Amino acid sequence: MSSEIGEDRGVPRTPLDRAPTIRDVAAVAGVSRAAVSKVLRDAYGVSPAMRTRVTAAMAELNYRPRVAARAMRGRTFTIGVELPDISNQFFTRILHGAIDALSDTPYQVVVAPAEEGSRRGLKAIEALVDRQVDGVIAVAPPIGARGIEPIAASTPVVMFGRHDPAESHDSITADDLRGATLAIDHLLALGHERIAHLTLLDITEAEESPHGHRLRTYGRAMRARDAYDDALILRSDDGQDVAYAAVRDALAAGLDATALFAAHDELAIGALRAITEAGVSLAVVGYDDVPIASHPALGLTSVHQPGEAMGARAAELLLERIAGRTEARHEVFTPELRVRTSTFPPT
Amino acid sequence: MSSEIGEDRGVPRTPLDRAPTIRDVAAVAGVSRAAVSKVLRDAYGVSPAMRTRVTAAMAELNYRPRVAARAMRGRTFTIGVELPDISNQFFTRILHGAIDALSDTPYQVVVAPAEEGSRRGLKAIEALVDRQVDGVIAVAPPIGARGIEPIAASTPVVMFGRHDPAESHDSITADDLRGATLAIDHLLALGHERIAHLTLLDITEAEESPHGHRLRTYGRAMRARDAYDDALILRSDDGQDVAYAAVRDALAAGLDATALFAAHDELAIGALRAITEAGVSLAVVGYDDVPIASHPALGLTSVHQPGEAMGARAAELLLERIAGRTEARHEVFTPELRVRTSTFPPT
DNA sequence: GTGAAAGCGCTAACAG
DNA sequence: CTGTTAGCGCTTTCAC
Repeated sequence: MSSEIGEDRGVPRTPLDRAPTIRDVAAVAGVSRAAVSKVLRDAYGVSPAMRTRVTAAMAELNYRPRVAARAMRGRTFTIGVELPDISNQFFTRILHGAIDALSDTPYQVVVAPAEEGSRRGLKAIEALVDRQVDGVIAVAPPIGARGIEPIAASTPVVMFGRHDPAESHDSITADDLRGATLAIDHLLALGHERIAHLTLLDITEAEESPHGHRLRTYGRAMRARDAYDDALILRSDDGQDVAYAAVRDALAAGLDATALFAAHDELAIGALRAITEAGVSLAVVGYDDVPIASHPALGLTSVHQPGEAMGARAAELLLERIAGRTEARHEVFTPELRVRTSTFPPT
Repeated sequence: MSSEIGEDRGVPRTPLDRAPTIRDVAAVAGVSRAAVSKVLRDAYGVSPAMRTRVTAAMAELNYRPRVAARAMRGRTFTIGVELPDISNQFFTRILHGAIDALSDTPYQVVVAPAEEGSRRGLKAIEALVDRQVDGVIAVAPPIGARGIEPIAASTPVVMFGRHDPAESHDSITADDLRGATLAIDHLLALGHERIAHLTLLDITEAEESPHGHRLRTYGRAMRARDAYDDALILRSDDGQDVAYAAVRDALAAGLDATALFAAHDELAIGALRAITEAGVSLAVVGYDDVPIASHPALGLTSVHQPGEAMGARAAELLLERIAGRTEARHEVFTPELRVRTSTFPPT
């Protein structure tokens, strides 16, 4: 194989017409490919002098290692984050937390947005794994701990939000039973008796997901007061616009409630739109405390979750796993009620 | 090299302890590796019978091609999207458009969030290129057409939002001069004379960026009326919270204006927070028309940009480039004013 | 310390 | 139509 590199080791003859490889760097620096690889990986056995020459050669050629080639043998230095809904500001907070935690490491974060459909998120997670990410942060995919097992067997995974017990992977959750209790108790304390709940489609009380726990808490609280009524449970897909439509229709159908506990803030904000338009009085409490919730124009009471801290911790757990830890860790954060009343005072 | 595959071609002896490769599929199906590769790539020269057997073998083994290995020779079937601010709902609209446009193709979208710093976005774009994405959608990175050139030379790039003339890559923009004119004329028509402008740090009128064009339009309009005043130009970093702080401080310092043209809706919403808190009367117009802008609680007048359509078109242009097109294309979309007045009527 | 060489899983050119 | 084979750029023994 002939090389474009000049015979005089240490000096390239012509500028390369292709991306430089480790071989070109080696030629320019006048060392072996293995030596370059060692400098690249900060491996044992490189003299300071060699390191300097190699580094200079890399800079001169503007060399960048090809991740695909590294992936064939080792790491990709990539952490994949699967997000169920990038429009939801709570999820972007998690992402920011993870990015911050990884900013001083060689790891790069890439995001795979979940597709629509029942096994939502699975395709995105698989796409990440196919691309050989070194670790995955999976944010509350409907496939639970069981569904992630085959993947976690070969790639470190941190499950975000799912409460399923898990052996194969770590998890980060906030206490959703507690958070939902805070929300409902707040409404009860204000004197509301008929409280509706707006949750997602297909959520069941049995489910070990954030929304499953919130719905279960709601169900228990209502039954405990003999106030449970199927008609008070509203459902919509994710997204402000569909939540709006669901509540608008419920209102038009004569929803008999004085308060609404929305399973997350996007739903709550959509609900507020319908409520404002209909001109009815319905106290709303949301969940997540997204940034806009505290805006004076909305004044949405919400259950705060420390998204950034949770995302950062997820990243840390992943790094530990990549470094070799094998026992599963499960960390639980504590939600807090943030009471606001400016625009839509709960009665 | 000994194989875990049984001697009887067509039947695997033991379950594999590693991820199956094309070789395992070939063994199970009783064909050559090349044949499997052909089925995989939908290449010419496969009999239906063979295709069936190979497909069955893939399903049986739960085979998934390794993208890194494919990347060494061909494509990764990955489109990388660099986003300057994932919390900004306008950017997520672009992303959704691109995802929709690619949903019926074998391409997977991954997002690289831009980091902080002056050459914001460059690192994310480079990370994408290092990972061998087949194409990049770069959303308004501060490095302009010039800065992206070395990258576009080897990877198809669609620049989003930048108005720089470009040979090396395609671009998608909306007419920001027109959009800004719509916003300012609206305010002028309402009788406002002292109009402030809230833009980002470091933006100049000369810049061929969305915010450069908006600032330039503002400057021209004000100068044309002899109403230009440096003190009316407010600046903040991206983000509702910092925009809030900037406007709060300006108000405290006695900002002498009756209206504010914010360079994008996130800034506008942050500004509204400060304005509401301060209890002053300041008409606000935003830009982008993010979903929350039309919420009755906000009623923010804004300049609409068709984000989904623009994102979808960006993806299409990229596919064309990947398919071989070489001439650069530049498409310009038209913004529209959306007037709203519910909560913060512009006087 | 350094260098030679094998091989990761796939594609594509080529020979049967 | 099917099979053989040569790499892609990198990491990682294993000699020197």
